[in-house]
Amino acid sequence: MATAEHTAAASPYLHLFRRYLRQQGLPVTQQREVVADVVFGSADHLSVEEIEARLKQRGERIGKATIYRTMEILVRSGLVEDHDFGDGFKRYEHLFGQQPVHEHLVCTHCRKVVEFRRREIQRIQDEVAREHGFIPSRHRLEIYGLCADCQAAGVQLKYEGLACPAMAVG
Amino acid sequence: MATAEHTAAASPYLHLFRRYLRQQGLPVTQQREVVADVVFGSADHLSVEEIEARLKQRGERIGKATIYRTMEILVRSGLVEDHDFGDGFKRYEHLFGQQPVHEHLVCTHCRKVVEFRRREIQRIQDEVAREHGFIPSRHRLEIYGLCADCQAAGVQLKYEGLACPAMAVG
DNA sequence: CGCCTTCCGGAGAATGATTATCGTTAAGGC
DNA sequence: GCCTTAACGATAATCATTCTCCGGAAGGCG
Repeated sequence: MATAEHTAAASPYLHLFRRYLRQQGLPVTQQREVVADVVFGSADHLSVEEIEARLKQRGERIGKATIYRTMEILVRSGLVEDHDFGDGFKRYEHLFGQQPVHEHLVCTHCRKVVEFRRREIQRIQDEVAREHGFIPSRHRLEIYGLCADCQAAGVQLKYEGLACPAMAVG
Repeated sequence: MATAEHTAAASPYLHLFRRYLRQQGLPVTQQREVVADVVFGSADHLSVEEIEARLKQRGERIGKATIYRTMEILVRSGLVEDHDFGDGFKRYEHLFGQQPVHEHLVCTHCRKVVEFRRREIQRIQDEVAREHGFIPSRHRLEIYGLCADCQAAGVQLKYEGLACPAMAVG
């Protein structure tokens, strides 16, 4: 049952990656295709660790270094975006199937990530950049909080800082 | 000549940190005070490396581990915020002297950081969180681009990705 | 068809930021 | 001042990520 699943599961977007590789004069190798296919085939925000695990599930044994190298190319191609949600490692997501520009809502307890879109953010990016003489290239908005599931499970947000430090100094 | 310089440079906000330490039952040590004073005394977004360098300039020789431990406490206290602007390490800034809530504009070339405030961001945070059933705690908005100085210096933003990957898939 | 050059892939070492360990030493309460 | 406790500092450990090096596949060419 596990004959050549990586071809069976081929994402319809794989050809974009192949095009990019050729365009850049880079070899289209099997490893690069499989790694890209795993990323394209998931709606999650995957860590390298998780990508490696999914590759193993498919019976593919690809070195971590190759995964990192491929992710670098994927990000450069614009097909994939990397994120640091404060976990101590990066997460990757492809940019198909949802709004090309979107922001993230991260649960501070279970680390779940929800995407959302606010068109005004793009406008704010451009306005702020212009006001400061910057040429904007991209932005990153993350909202952290406690998700509904964690609330239902009784998790409490605890604030152990000063009551209102900013206020204290006028 | 280097008798007690750390007291000479004492920031007017240091007492807030002392208050926090006492409130938490943590000892108010000389090292913690000096580290906090360095951070409170700078308007920059300092890395641990830079904090260490400034301590050395003052003639203070404090171990990196202690700096990390103190930064952790400072962040927990709410007096300091940490950031990851994609440099591969964290940067810290105190929350005095400017808007308590503010966002960052980062130059992708020279890594300069400019702060700005948009009151609507706070509103968006609360609205989005409510829509998704989250209890919001904080957010993080970073806009990346090329600053005016780098533009004047002739630096070009180069995009080496696909022309419009998102468009290519509808 | 074999040779040569190039560069990928894989394994493991190296790096760099951050965190843990452990003996020594300073804080804070009495 | 004494005592308990926990911080400090140096160093080792950790963890994600990058580099190194070598065998090997891909493509050009006589």
